[in-house]
Order: sequence, then C-alpha cells, then structure tokens
Amino acid sequence: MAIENTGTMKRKPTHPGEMLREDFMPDFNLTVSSLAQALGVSRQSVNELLRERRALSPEMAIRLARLFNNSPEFWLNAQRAVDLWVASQALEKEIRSIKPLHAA
Amino acid sequence: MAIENTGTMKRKPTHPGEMLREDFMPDFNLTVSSLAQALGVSRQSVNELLRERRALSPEMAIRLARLFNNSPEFWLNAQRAVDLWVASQALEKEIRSIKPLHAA
DNA sequence: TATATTTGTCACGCGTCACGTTACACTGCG
DNA sequence: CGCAGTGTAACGTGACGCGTGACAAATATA
Repeated sequence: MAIENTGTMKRKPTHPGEMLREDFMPDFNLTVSSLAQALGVSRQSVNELLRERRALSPEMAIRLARLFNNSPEFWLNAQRAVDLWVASQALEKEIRSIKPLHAA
Repeated sequence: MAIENTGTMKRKPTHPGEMLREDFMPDFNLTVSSLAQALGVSRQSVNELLRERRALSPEMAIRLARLFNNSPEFWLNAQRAVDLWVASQALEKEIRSIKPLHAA
C-alpha cells in the first residue's frame, strides 16, 4: 500500500537531489561531471539538482531511470512529495475557504 | 498494484482536464465559472485546464482534492502520466545513448 | 616547482508555462 | 430590447529548467 500523505506531513520530504548526492553517486562512484556526461545534460543541471536549487523534471527522471535501472516514477514520486509539501504550505490558509462538495 | 508504465505506453494517457470535463463536472453539476469560484481561481485557469492547454499544477491538485474529497496524488498521477508520455516522446532517440550502470 | 587538466559553482540569457486581468462574442430571460 | 451569465482569446508577469561561458580551487602531469 502506497503512503498517500496528503500534505499533512510535518517535515519537508526528501529532495531527489539528496538521494542522488547521498546514495546514488557514492554507490556508483560518480562525480558531478561524470554523472552529467552519463545523463547527456550539462554539469549545471546536475549541480543545481544536487544542491536542491531546482526540481527534478520529467525528462530528467527518464534519464536517471535509464541510467540507474529504475523507474521515472521512483524519481518523480520524491519530487512530487516536495512539490506538494511546498504548495500545501503556501495554501495553508486559503485552502480552508474551499468547501468540500458532495455528489449531486 | 499500481500500473508503472514506464513511458512505453502507446496512446497518450488521459489528461486530468478530460477527467474533470467528462466525469466530475457533470456529476457535481458544475460550470466553468462555478468550478473556478469553488476552487478560488480564475475562470481561465479552469478553462485552459479543461481544454488541456495547460498542466495541472500541484497547487491546483490540492484545491481539486479538497473540493472533491480525494487526494492531490489522484490528480497528479494523471498529470504525471501525461508529462512522462510527452517527455518520453521527445527523448525517444536520445535516450538510447544513455547506457545503464551497474553498482560498483 | 611549474604547467595543464579537472573539479564545483556562479552569472547571464533564452524559451516555456501557470496565472490573473481585461476584453470579446454568444447565449438565455425579464 | 437590455442584462446577466456563459466560454474563450489576447496580453503581461513572474517563476523555472536548461545550456553556455567564466572563474577559483583542487588535482594531475611533466
């Protein structure tokens, strides 16, 4: 059963850049440059991703999944958790004014 | 078990706007205007979403989930499938040059 | 030690995109 | 006839992913 944590999470979820930096790059003996080259993107794209300055795009998810033999969904799940957390923080107040509907 | 279809899908997956237009709006007797008002966004945001001219943002997913009593993930799953499909089309050629790694 | 290569990071500009505002026809309904 | 509500097109804005070029520091090579 997947954990469907609907914005009620207390702490900011793990950014995909952290997973890359802490787990994948050490395990595969990769530097920023070698990873960028292996993915076919610029070093800056990888660099800013690792520093968590940008989000993981669907395109990047496909590249990573291909390189590390896992699914794009694996990477996008992590990114989505962050996006949802950030968005829920921003909407925290306004969301209360949206009143749930019941089917007609 | 969730269907993890990693970009090998033949047809373009269902856009969240179509789900809104075909299922939710009829079931809840909503117009573009009334839906926009209920969500607290402009009519154009809803309109362009329905016409599948823009993607469903995390913020919009939270609003929809609140209104219809389901999860943001429900909406973002649909959007992600579309994003992944589009991205995989664009990378179809280039992706082959990325060679999968094996753990060191 | 001196030179050359590689490393991580910054600054800049480009294209794309979600969003709000405004404005335009087209309907019904009194 | 007006008048309110419908769906949609055009415009500007801010945010963001990306590549290019440049830089200092670290590492390798002679």
